[in-house]
Amino acid sequence: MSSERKTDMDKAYNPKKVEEKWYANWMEEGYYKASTASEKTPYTIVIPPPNVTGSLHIGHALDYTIQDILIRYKRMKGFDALWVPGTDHAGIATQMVVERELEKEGESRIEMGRDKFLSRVWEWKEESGGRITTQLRRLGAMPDWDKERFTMDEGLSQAVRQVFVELYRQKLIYKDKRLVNWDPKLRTAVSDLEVEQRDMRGHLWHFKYPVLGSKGQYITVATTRPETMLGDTAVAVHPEDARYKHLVGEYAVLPLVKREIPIVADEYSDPEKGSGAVKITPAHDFNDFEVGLRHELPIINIFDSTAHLNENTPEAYRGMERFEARKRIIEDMDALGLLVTIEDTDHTVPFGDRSGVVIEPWLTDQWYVDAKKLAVPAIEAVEDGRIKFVPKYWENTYFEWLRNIEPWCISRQLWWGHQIPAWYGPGGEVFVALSEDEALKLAREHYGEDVPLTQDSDVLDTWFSSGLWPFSTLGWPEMTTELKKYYPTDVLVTGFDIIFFWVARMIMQGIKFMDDVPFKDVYIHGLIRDEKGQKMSKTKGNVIDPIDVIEEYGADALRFTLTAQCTQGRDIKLSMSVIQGYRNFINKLWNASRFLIMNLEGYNPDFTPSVEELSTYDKWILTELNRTITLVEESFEEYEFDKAAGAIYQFFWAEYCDWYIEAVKPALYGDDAREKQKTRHILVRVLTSSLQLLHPVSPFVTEELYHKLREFGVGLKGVDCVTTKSIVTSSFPDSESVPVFKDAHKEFEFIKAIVAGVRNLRAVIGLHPSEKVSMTLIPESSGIGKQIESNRDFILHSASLSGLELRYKGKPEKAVVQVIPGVELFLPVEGLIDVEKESERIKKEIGKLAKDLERTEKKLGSSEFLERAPEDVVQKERDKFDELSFQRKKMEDVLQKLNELI
RNA sequence: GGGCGGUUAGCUCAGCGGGAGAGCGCUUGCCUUACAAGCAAGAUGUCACAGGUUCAAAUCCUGUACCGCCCA
Repeated sequence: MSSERKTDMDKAYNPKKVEEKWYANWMEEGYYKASTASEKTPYTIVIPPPNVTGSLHIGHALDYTIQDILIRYKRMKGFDALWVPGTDHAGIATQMVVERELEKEGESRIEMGRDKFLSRVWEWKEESGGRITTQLRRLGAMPDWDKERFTMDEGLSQAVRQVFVELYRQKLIYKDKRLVNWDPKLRTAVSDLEVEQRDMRGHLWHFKYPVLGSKGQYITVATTRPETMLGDTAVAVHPEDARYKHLVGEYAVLPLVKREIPIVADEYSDPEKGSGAVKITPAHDFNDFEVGLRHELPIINIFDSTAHLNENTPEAYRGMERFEARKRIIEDMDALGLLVTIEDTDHTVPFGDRSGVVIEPWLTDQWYVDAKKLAVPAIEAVEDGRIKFVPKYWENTYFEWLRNIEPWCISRQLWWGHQIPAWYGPGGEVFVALSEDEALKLAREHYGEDVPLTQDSDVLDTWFSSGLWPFSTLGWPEMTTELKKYYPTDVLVTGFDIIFFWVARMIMQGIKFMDDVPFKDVYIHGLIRDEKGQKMSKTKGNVIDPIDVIEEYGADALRFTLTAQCTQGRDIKLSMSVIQGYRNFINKLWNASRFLIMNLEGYNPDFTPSVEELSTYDKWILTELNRTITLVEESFEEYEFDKAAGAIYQFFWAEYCDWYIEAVKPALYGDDAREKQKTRHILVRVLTSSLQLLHPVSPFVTEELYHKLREFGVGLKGVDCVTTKSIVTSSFPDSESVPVFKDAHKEFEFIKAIVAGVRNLRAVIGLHPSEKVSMTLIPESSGIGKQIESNRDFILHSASLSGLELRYKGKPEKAVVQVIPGVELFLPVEGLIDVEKESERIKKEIGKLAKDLERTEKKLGSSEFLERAPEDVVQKERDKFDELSFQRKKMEDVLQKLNELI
């Protein structure tokens, strides 16, 4: 039986063997569930819904790991922890994916028609849309799968319609004809946020436009977009510009088109730039549009929806693509002698972030949200602290954007999405309603008879629906028990890149429709970059695929790495070697547990040692555990994930493994049964607490190890104080229940220093690790001697000594010496000492001591320091002085002795 | 142009008023029966620069340089 158990554990941790098993078990047991029936305090997170077309990338892995940590931690702390999962329908992206599929089959969306196309998209969604949520399981993320939502669910669609109608009735949504960012590849409007401004090297073409009725007189304009001249309806000059003053009010004749266009004075024109005169194309430039409005200029659209020149341009150019047209126009202007010069220039060019093509400002009818009005309470919520950003400085970004917010264009010329609940009657009369029936009713009232209606063919921006996510997922517009219990949610965890897109909009909509903020904290984490600090991208080939990492190192190692690297306000530079390092930590955990299990035969779970039985190092490790629990807890609460991971790592490896387990080995191998029992108790207690501390970060290995321990009767209590079957439902370690022993802690730190000192001396003389020698120690006082005496066995074992002599007088000859505060260590040397080498080493140590001592002396010599510095600081400095002086004096004695030998 | 962040060991980063730290890497020695994915010992820094505040500055303030991001 016992040999079976021992061989049960592999020499190295193998994540593949356990991850799938435990995830399935958790699902079966339903640990992921939150419940409105629970009396526990709710703790809620809604997932930032990933794109339904997406697959898990490393950024998701970070985002979801953090949320999973918080949820698992809070569950262990006794909260009714709810994490709502789901995906969004990603209008453009999804439509593109399906259209590409159709293309391969030689079909097209247009030929299929809307209904057929949409059922095809749904088909695709059912088949392939679940990929990312499957991958989430691989990561160990455990949201409440029973509550999974999709932005196109019936319920969420109802929420979208409700919000649209409500905002429309309050005149916060309206239809308007304005210039929009038009994507000529996707043939839809996109919002400002979906446009990427890229700095480009380009040209300024200087064109001469003849002035009407003045032979040979020209006005020169400069432009970066020559093709738009076909839509020019004015030339603008600065009102103060002396060069052009006389031309204001005159007309220019637009070359190639022969249109007569006015020369107007407008401050928009910058006399310093180009020629000082600008061509005005109100239909294809946002600034020109404004100028056009001021001067009541005609707006001539020259592009069709694919940015080819339309019927409003001279026949020679019609049907041309915009960049081809640019070339032709430059040639033609040159041929006419109207091209003055070409200047190099830096400018920014708008690109569609999805299509990658140049965005065309285009005049269309679109639906807008009056974001300015909704922004006001959203700004207040952060100003007055109802919502807190972590790190705080992101609030500036949030304020900056909301205070300068533009109307939000929400209509998209797509088929996949929430079709706008607006119907048009004869004469274009619009009826906005929750359903077609309702719209028909409104129409009947308006017309006095039944009329046929046509629904607006556009759909809403995907962010419009994800803006409702924190309450639509909980059942709104129904006032469900979920909604009542879990709204507002506790924290939103996301990257800074969607503060505008999403965070701000959720806050606006949440306050508007729930009359309360959607979440209390917004935790913004950094971006994951490659090891050189570059953004990961497929084209660069520097992508780290989390699934690959999980395959190779396990989900726990990946999660621990992301957690340990997750410092506030900084991007994460990730490399495989770092992941490997943390994989080693997981393995260390495995092996320490393996060691324990190998020595657990006969463990009595009901045994509890008395305080009197505890050794110095028992007390020391408990004290450290207490400190670590507090630190981990505080770190999780403050979203300082790197600190939590670091505290666990340090405690487990450098304290529990390196010192405590080593200290305890003689007892385990000895034959004092009660001593063994006591040791096993502390070993188990500290190990299980460590597993629990780590569980939110690395759920699989900790669960696996807990179950291994359970075979020996080890049991953890749940929040209900009943022994749990799973670490998932165990109660997070409570620092209050772990005693602190200050004196014992200090004592053991001193003993550790002795051991380190001895090991150092062994290395100095190149003693083989297996070679045991006897040593002499000279303590400063008998009190210190007593401390050493009571830890004799530990020192002998840890420093591989065969004997330990304590002396108060007379120093051994022929020995190498080390001085630590309170004690001198003498390691005898067989044969001759290399005097020169040894005195070099001593001199170096004295040098270090002298440097520290000098600084301390200087401080203590300053009356200002003594007067103004707090008492404890002064005292600390005095203690330091004594300590350093002692060490230096002893080392100097040693040096003098050495010199006498020469 | 406006705003934000960064600059600490070879690399990645903690520390943010009182003795310069960790992980990885490096050097040396060890297959010591939990772990070589390990153990032990070690080396390594004008804390970007210049001023200032303070008894005391990597840490606070001001400015400069460089890197990165966001907005226009």
